[in-house]
Amino acid sequence: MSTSLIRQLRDAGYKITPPRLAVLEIIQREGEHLNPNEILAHAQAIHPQTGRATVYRTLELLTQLGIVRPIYVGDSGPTYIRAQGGHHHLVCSRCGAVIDFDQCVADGMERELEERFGFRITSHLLEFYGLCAHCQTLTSAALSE
Amino acid sequence: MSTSLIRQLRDAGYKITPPRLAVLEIIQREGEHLNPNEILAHAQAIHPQTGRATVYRTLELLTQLGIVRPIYVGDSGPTYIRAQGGHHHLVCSRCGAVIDFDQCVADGMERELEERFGFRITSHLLEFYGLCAHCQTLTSAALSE
DNA sequence: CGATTATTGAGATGGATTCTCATTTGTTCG
DNA sequence: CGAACAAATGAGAATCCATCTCAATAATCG
Ligand SMILES: [Mn+2]
Ligand SMILES: [Mn+2]
Ligand SMILES: [Zn+2]
Ligand SMILES: [Zn+2]
Repeated sequence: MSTSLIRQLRDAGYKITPPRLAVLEIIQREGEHLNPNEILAHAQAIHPQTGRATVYRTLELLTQLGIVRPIYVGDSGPTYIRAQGGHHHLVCSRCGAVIDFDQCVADGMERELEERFGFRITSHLLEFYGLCAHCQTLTSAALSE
Repeated sequence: MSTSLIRQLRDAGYKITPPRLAVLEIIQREGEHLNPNEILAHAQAIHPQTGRATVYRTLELLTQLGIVRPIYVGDSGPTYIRAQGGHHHLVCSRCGAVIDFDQCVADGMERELEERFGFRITSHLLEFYGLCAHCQTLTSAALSE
């Protein structure tokens, strides 16, 4: 379990507690797209007393520290991912299908944006919306009927 | 009020009703970042009987049709924007500040993604996360104390 | 170790979204 | 132009998720 994240927490003046360690651990190992409920369940596997409110509080804290961030795909509420590097989706607005892809040109923009707005950028999300191959056929069928 | 959107609704087999027209009208004219409550209020200015559930149903429908899409900024619930072209944010993970910016290289990727995945892309969202100028000073101050 | 605080967990509360169902309305077609 | 039909609506109930409250606990520091 990443010692540097723990140090980051401590250096920011926060206490190192079992629920926080559990959530951190889960984000590290499970990785992507877990919702607060799932995170709670996994956290309780590590530290059974973990309460729901604490998971929300921890996620908020880790978000503020730039360690995780929420991501919203479809209508199923927020989900959390590590806030580093890029995350890229192709989303079908009709059926909700989501495809992850990798190659991305957004990094090329970071330097300039940082200079222009004085930001320090650590991650990005790029999502394209449209119709997946399957839904295109449905839609054109409907039109030609 | 855009006749082509009305035609799009009708062609997809949906009825043209006052609440739907009202929501469409609002999205057209008010544009960006309205939440369901605000949309309800504006819709009722046009068609007073409009019910809350209908606004939610209409937003869902318009989302499926690729006319609008939800966008989540900060923790303040979903907000709706037109689903066309690009939308670009710089988000501070500490204080939540959001800056809109314009120039973007994502369009250049569309063609290739469409071919690779068989998608038909109509819009995109590009968000960079990090620390705004102000929060950078706070954080380094905390570290040096 | 004891003092000082931040943190926690349980449950209550609040707010937003969805559901239900009887009623109304748009559309189609004769 | 009326039916006739199915789709859509609105009011309120029900549900679900997130936040708040507060007394108890535990991390950190000297
Ligand atoms: Mn993903
Ligand atoms: Mn914006
Ligand atoms: Zn699809
Ligand atoms: Zn900031």
